[in-house]
Amino acid sequence: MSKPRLRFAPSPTGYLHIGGVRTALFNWLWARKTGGTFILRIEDTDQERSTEASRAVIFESMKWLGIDWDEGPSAGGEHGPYTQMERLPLYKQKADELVAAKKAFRCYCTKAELDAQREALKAKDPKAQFKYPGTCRTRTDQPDLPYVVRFMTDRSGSVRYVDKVFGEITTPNIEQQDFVLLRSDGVPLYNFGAVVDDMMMGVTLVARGRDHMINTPPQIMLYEAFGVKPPEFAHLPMMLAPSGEKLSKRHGAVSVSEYSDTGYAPNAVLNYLARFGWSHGDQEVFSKEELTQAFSWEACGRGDGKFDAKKFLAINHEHLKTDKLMPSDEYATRTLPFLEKRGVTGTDAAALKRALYTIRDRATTFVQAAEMLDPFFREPPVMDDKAAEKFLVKDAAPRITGFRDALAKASEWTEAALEASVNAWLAESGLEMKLVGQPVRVALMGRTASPSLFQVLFVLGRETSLARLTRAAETAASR
RNA sequence: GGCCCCAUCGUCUAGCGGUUAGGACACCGGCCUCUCACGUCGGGAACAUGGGUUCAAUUCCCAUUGGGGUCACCA
Repeated sequence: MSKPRLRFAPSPTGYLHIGGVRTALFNWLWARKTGGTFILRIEDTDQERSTEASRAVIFESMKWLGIDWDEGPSAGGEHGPYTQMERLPLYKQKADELVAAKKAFRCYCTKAELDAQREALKAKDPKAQFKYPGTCRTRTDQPDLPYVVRFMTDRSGSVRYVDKVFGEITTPNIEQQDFVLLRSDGVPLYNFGAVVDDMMMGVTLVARGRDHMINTPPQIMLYEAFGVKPPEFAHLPMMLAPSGEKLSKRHGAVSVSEYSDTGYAPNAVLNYLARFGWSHGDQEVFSKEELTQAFSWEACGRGDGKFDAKKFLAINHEHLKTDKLMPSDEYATRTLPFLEKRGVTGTDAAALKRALYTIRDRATTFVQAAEMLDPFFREPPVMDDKAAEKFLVKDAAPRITGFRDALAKASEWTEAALEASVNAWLAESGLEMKLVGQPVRVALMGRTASPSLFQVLFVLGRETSLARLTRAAETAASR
């Protein structure tokens, strides 16, 4: 059997939705796992809503996520162009073929006429569903008027297919109507454009959201009309908002760019999305490689799910904590821009990398990492007024100084030596770390929460540490 | 409403006839502790309902209920 060919076909009508990414991901995973081909196709036939900007956003987001395409815009391929508005002659040609074969026909009914009929029917019976009455089916004249091309739907029998996740699906054809293939302006409608493209691009498996399930029977009819074997289909359960509604911006971050902006790791995004509607035993955390290894359609669930931002964050945290999932070089590189955005300049990824171990367990996002790392790289550190007021008090001055002097006496500037020296001083002066910790922390970092003090001291270095302590002791003494 | 689809803790899910129904997130406690975290230990928490099939149903079948999708010259 030849290698599978899969595709992701977004419409450039806004940001790249996290739900769309999930279907892209599943397609991509299967292509990568099987050594198949992953195609990116831009479905921009809705000229009202499609924009060049959102087309760019799709590329940018896909790139950030690391979902690469073998064929598509900029990648090229033998079946291009990969943007629907550049394929108009192809759709026209295919539509003409069907018309010539009497499997489609020109319909001169106007939208207004049809809408009126629909309204009239609704008025008579609110429950009735309007279907195109077949007005132009047998029409043989070809007036010089705008027309759409409609499919000559055989409304007897039913369409059956075996979905790779839902199993056997049967839909009675009586539900269908003579649906429109080509609009009067020559632009194809979704079902026609998708089928022509999938057919010509040799797509063997169409995986998409469950909201497209309804489109599958008419699409299969089209394949049959063309005498082409339909591809396999796999529908994915929907990702809903916590409320059970369709997930939208109303429910928080749903676009990929929001996750890159708030400091998520691309692979963590993939991990969360993959584990949504798919599972692999009890495993929750996956590297990208593990995902491609383990993925299968059989292990996909069928029930819709609700998006859980907290679990998403937790998965991201897990990735940031684990060096195998997020190597420190990459961590530093990804954090640097966030630090710069905070106004911390004059540092670099190498310096960041050396400080990373102090915060790796704690930061849940790169934004948070930058926030925690900030006082290491800003001179002087931002002083939290409330913290200073509470801990840099007169009584604390001698303790800060004592701590400072103990450090100065340390045999070497290592965490162990510093701690030993401080412990000796504590024992000798009868003080407890509990009483010294917070004033010193505020002195060093300007805030009440930080990594372990000895780690802080080590990363800061002798000179900076002693200077910050001296300065803080003076402040405290002057209160 | 018609058609299609779905149904295990609050959430994501494991389970593919016989289990004390497992894990993760979240939540609540304890421990650890120089702060905040991390970590660790423990806790509460689910098979929608009713019929079948079967020696035995969370698991198979059918209803009911509930949820979702979709009914365009949008995708």
